[in-house]
Amino acid sequence: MTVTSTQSGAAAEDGAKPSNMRSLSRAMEVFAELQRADRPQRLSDLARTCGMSLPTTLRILRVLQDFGMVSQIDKTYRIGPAVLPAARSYLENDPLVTSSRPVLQQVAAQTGMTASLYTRLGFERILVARVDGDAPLRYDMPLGKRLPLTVGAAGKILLAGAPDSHLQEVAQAAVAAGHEPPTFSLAELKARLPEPGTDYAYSADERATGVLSVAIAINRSGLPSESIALTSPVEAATEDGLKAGIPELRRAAARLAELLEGTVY
Amino acid sequence: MTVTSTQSGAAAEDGAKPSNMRSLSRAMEVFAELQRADRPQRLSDLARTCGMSLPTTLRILRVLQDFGMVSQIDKTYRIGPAVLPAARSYLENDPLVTSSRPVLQQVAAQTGMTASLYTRLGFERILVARVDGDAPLRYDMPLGKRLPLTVGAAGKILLAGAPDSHLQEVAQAAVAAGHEPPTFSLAELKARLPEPGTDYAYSADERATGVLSVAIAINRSGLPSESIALTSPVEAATEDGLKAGIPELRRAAARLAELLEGTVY
DNA sequence: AAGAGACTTTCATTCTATGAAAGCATTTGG
DNA sequence: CCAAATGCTTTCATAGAATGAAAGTCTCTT
Repeated sequence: MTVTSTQSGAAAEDGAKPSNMRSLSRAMEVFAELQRADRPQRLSDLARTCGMSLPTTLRILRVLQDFGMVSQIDKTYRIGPAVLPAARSYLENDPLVTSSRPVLQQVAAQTGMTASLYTRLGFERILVARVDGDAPLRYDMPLGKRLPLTVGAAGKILLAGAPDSHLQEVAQAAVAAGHEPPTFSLAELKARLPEPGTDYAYSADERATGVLSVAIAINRSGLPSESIALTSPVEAATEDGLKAGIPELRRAAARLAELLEGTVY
Repeated sequence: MTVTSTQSGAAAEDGAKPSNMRSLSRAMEVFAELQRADRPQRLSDLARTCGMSLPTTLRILRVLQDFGMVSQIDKTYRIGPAVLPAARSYLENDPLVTSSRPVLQQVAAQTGMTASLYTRLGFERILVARVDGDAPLRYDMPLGKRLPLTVGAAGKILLAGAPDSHLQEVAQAAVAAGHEPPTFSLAELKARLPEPGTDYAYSADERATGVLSVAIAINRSGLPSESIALTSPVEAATEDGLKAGIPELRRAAARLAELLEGTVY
């Protein structure tokens, strides 16, 4: 089985290659921008931010609106209701999500901790599935939350073994997205990543204070783009206690990889 | 405040007018088709179903994939993980969703029944928010579910007062989407709609057996595109009991309309 | 192993997407 | 209340993007 990722421009574009389907790419930029700015946007804002002319932006918005991907109130645009059925379709049909449910359930039951599945998207990761453990996490993190790759066990493990050039990009993107302070450097990132030869990542108080976490990547062909994590509030676990779950986590990752591999389409 | 809906082609297109942004529109068609067929689709399937050439379809898929809207495993395509952050953005920022929460909560508390908010999308409606009542509904219906306009109180009330020509389209779309039997006619639809002058719709065993429901439309300028419903399983309510909640429902609709009207952007 | 089917690339042509500029509308400031 | 400014929308000529035929490549089937 091969998971193809074209991986060219999910994040902020630089302008290197004049890629295909310009109007469609631009429409997706507008759509992404509407999410990034989590408040209604005016036409002129979007045109400026996305670097395109007013008429073009307007035309794009109109089409997206026709399909419910964007909704308009007065002069402001925002994400529209059509994304809900789409998300439902994803959650119900993607083998990553459906296959992970029982696996996460089992590892959560075995360890008593919260088990989460993340998938990489551009230079971020998003929470795709979660099964709560005995000790609830203080913060709520609904499905679909965008999180940095640079912070937190589940993010860092996805970067293990990546070449410096790529880490550099990731570091810059994390700054651009506001996940890291403006001075964040490649060296700082590498200092946090797991040692070479280590197949898990650990984090304490990294992304959220009072939260410990270990993560393992799902091994598909090529660079990993999914990871599963065990998470616990500090008051319910120690570093050692959490790391004791790593063998289970490892098994869960292997089981999930196997499930995905065996899926027939 | 004005809610603009361009309302041209959210559903299957006929081919009347040579609308703008062809490539973008076609991309949205592909995206919609991937949701409709809730199973992985091959390139050739999509090309055939959407009526476009293989190269074009492939190019569209590649761009959508770059942005995570589509994911590919082997030779099959499906909705991708990027829809999750988008859905989150919608649920957290759309005033319809955020304003409705307290309103639904109140009406659910007052009546003891499940309160739901639907919005119209093309020729269907989708569940956008729900607060459960005392008697849980037997079926689970997650957010984002696509439901027909022709069946169920919350659907029918959105069609009250619509001209026959529009009802005709709706009836045909319901058949095309598999919501209604192939013989479903305009006359059958009109027989179920609320009498002129009635501001609520009632349904019993219509969309789901064992479920009673009343609904009221949210009154924004122009034709309504949202409705709120009270729903209960038969064993927990009678028709009269449910209809006793109509005044509360009416008040809730008015309050929500007011909240939406007052939103400043 | 050979053939059939499906996917991908190339390329010349068409027509779509584009932005400048003008025309409206709406908001702001006097 | 009017004037000026700002923001939105439409029009239109042009560039170049999007398109599908056809050839090329890969993959699965028999």
